[in-house]
Amino acid sequence: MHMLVSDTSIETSELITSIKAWPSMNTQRVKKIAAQSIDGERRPVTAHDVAKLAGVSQSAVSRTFTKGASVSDETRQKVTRAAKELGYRPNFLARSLITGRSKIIGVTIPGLSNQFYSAALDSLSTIFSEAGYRIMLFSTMPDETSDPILEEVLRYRVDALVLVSSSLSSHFADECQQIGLPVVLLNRKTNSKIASSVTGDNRNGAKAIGAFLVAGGHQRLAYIAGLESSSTSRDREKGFSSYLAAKGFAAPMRAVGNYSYESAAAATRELLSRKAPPDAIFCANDYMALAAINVARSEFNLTVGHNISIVGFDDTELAAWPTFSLTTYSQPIRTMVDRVVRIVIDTLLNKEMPSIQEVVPGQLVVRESARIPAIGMKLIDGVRIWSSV
Amino acid sequence: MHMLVSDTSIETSELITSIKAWPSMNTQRVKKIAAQSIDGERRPVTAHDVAKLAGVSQSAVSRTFTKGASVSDETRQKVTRAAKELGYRPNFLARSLITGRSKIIGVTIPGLSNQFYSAALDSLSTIFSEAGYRIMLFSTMPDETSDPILEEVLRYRVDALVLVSSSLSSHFADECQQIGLPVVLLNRKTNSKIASSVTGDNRNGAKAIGAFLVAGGHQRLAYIAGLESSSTSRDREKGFSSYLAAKGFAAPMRAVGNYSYESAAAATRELLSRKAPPDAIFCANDYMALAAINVARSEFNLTVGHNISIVGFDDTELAAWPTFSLTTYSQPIRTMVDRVVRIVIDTLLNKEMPSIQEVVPGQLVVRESARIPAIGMKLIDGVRIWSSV
DNA sequence: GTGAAAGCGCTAACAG
DNA sequence: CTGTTAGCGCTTTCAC
Repeated sequence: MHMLVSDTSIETSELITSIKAWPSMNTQRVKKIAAQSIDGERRPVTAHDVAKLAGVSQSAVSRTFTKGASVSDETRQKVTRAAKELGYRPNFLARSLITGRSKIIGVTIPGLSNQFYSAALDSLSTIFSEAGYRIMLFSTMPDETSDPILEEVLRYRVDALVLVSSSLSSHFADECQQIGLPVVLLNRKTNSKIASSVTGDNRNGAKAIGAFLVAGGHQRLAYIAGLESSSTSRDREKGFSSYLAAKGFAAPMRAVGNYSYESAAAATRELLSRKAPPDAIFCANDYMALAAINVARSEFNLTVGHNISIVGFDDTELAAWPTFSLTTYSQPIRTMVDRVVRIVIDTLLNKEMPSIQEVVPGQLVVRESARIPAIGMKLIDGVRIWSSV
Repeated sequence: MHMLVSDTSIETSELITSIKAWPSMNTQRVKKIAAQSIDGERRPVTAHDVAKLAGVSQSAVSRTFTKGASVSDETRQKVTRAAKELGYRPNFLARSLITGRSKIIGVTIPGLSNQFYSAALDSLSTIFSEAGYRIMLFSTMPDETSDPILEEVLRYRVDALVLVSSSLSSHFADECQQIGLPVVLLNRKTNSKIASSVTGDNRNGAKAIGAFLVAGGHQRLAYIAGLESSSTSRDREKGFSSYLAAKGFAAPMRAVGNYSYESAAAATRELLSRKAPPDAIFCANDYMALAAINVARSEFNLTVGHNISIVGFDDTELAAWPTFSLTTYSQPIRTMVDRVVRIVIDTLLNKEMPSIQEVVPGQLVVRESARIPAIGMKLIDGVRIWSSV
């Protein structure tokens, strides 16, 4: 199909000549390269091509692009020049085949509507990128075993797996351990001793919120839970309820918001329609708290912070918007992601590292969505914080 | 370093025996496999291993995992069984080395704070995933030539590049064309004939907003621009201004919000502080419109929709929240992403396809953040739409 | 410091 | 349909 024509361009004939002069070059390859110039079917430029142009061995080219390899300045010069001229880019996929490291991190996230997730992804991308890793994104369904997706991830030979707000089946955990793949959960815990995890301080945060609401004189407390299957929501509920119990309060009312806007809105509706509605609602995360605020205002004509107190968890960007001014316990996402990256890299360097469960403390950021107690307020770095005592 | 010891486990000895029986197996490999069982340094299982266990050739294994290859049911059975037993997963990276297709799509996004971006990414991930592609994420700085990042992307041999809300340097466009890499811009246009693009209907949307505000009886109009360098913001401004000019209105006031929250808030502040402040502000996107609403309410005590009209562009999830109830021209992100994916796949199948610039129409979704004209309202599928006769 | 050669795990002709 | 063979583009001993 491909034919060598006589009136090829100058560059082409030069190429062919130089190739013919190359002893180890087989005819098949020559044809290919000739064909390239004829029908425009461009073959990506390889280290071989660069080597040829630079008049060095292919390994010299490789060394030039491999940090920590020893090449003379002269060779490096020649190679670099040739590479630029040809527009050469090392093929990372080929590299990873031999090094056994893809420099790719698999990240799963259950959608991005919740700002906490998008902020997490943003940080993950940025910080991993600084460390020389790229992120391959996998969307999952919330509250669903993502094993089939994870199965996919592994085929790409990711160097590590970061699961944001989703749990790890024990089956899959074993699988990962077997192949020596580091797994880190972000914003969710695991009882498997295989994966590491980084979470906010769910127990103490929820406890602080309980104390804050009690100190504010609230009488009828409620909790809007996230996904029942989520360790995060359970921990927050536990922290909240156990504090209340310890202080002699009745168990809080309860509704389930599943971490979704609609579901949380419905939960709020239900709570506020009761004969004795709550005077304070603690939502398992900011996203649901914002839904609650929307519903309380638009459907129940309540003035949030006066007739009703609403508190969230996360301190996402939206919480600080004046329109919401949400009081919430913060999860310092940037710090948390820093920890995740650190754990991943450490594990990659030292395979024998035990898994660790890290808890990153936050603070109760006070704004105006909930009545403010008379005492306990502090101003730290310009943000209003509350703490008991 | 590795030594063959005599008391290896049963599995190990069996393995070694079977390997020795394998003629083309070199001793190096035998040592490696033996070593694996000794020091626990697990070598990922390969098609070779599966072939051995199944008693077939390695290509038979490959074929069973390559769709469209012909394998007898019997062979497939044997292979599948062996693969499962060993926990075999084909190495996509190795595959792409030979097929020349990585099944990876590079996606760049300028941060995820703006919900439009996160929604776009979400859709991209979902829809590409359904088509068998994975997304590699690259965060970029807004309004910055992302060439260095793109340089990185190419090293991973992505099959295509999707740039969300960022422009393509002509230098890089050439580069991409040379290597035959499809590039699609989402939410931004390009004058280069190399890349394709999918955008909302910026001109007509902005025009409709102009008409809507005029019909609502507004007198002093203002525009808050996005990044000056963005085609999107320029097109919207042009549509807006030219409509006003055609109707004999003065040119709208103008401030720059750079698509960022803080910057848009500052722009709003500036506009509303003027001696003759605007009675209607059209913001180049929803994110800035929300900033404007926050500022108008909290700092100027205005009742949005009464004292002041604020209109956005995108119709993101937040726009529909009762607290904002933002009137905005919609960009059907799902449809837009569908188009992007379609273009990418078509181009991948047919390299000679010309680049195309697609415009996806939206509609003016009317809520309560702007005064509503006496005529022109329609109810379509439960949403309130406005259009000039 | 440098080139030759082996091979990472896989697919794709090619004979049978 | 099946096994054999030849690489995909790269890194890494190993001699020199």
